[in-house]
Amino acid sequence: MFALIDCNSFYASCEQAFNPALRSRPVVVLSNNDGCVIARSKAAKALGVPMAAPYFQIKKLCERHNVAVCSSNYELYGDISRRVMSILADFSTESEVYSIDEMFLNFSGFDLLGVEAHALKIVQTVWQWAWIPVCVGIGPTKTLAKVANAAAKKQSKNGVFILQDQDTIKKHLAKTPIEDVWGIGRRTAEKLLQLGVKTAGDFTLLDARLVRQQFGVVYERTLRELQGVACLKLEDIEAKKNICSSRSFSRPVTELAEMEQAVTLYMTRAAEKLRAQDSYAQAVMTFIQTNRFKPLKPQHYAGKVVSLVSASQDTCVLIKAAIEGLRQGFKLGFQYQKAGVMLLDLIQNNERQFDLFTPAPDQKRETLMKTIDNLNNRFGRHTAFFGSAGLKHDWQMRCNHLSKRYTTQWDELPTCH
DNA sequence: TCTGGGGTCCTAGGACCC
DNA sequence: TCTGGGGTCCTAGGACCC
Repeated sequence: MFALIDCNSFYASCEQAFNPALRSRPVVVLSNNDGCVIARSKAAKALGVPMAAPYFQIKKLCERHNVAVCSSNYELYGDISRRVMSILADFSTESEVYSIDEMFLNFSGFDLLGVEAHALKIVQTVWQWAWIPVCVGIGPTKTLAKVANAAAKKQSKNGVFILQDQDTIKKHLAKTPIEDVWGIGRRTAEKLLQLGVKTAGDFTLLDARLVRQQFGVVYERTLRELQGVACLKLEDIEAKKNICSSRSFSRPVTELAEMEQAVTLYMTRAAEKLRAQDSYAQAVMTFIQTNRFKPLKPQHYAGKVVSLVSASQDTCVLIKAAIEGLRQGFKLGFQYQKAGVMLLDLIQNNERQFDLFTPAPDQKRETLMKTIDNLNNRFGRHTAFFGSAGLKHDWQMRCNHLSKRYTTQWDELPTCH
């Protein structure tokens, strides 16, 4: 058996956990640059605020109903996530962090009563220790645990839903729309609909060979998982194969000098992530684009890859390469709306190759990077930074409704009176 | 005025090897 | 009429996830 634990309206719940005044109000959290809605508390959903709606389209609705609007505060959400995950991991010998707000647990070896009691204990403990509401879905496969979790959110009173015996599973899948199944996206749902498959139950009646032939092996696995045959196991966290950092600007940017500052900042962040998983990049891509929502303005997209002579995790080397790529792609006369960098072809330390002509790794540089990371971890991001990032960033993304980083910054700790 | 930011896996097809 | 049988590596594009 597998359990999937999913935090309810995670970002909105994080905001409510630290700000009691928000608990009695509907809450929405906006994407970076205060662009779209990416999380809604239960009350905000009930008001009809749609997921992914651009904020400017629902601003009036929010004002009318006294909805609390929050900018994304990923430093807070990331830290709360780590706390929740560490609580959850203690409820099984085997776990998988699936996303910032979801964890799979191995739940084998319980009888039905034991399963339910254990799941209830999870809901209660996370609420008591982290002030985050969660739901638990349980099933014989990961895909069925996902289905069960959705049911826990929708129809259970205590936050737990168990899909165990064949009969219950069959009845429940017959009520589950096919597009709600994990792994079935919009495109595939449309194709399935043409075959007359409307529900997960219909899907389980299809022939596995036909599904493999027409849709591919991924969907055959989904089929078998729904039929109760576990094809997916819990996964370990592996090093990322690509690392990306990108942001939209708060206003159009036309000057190369400002773009260079942005690219420096983004690469600084990407390089931190790279070193945090102790990888090395062999190539760097820089991309820039104009505002695709303004088709009447001149449009330009450029993504330039620069290969490195030898794999590196040195921010200076990576920034240089990123700026080189930027200069290749940048054109005067366009209003750029977004820029980003990607670290590509990542390898681990023991996979690095050296040759006679490239300089040996520089111990001093490695120590310097470690020191910078330590400083920034301890005293807050951007304590030590690179000169090419510049000092004034009025193009930086909007975040007009930002809450405090209550758990990760000394000067933003909550105070009690 | 205003529209996010990350990732993964699989497949098909081309180019090449013996 | 008719032209083998086995591989690998790489890339682009599609589809999906949160």
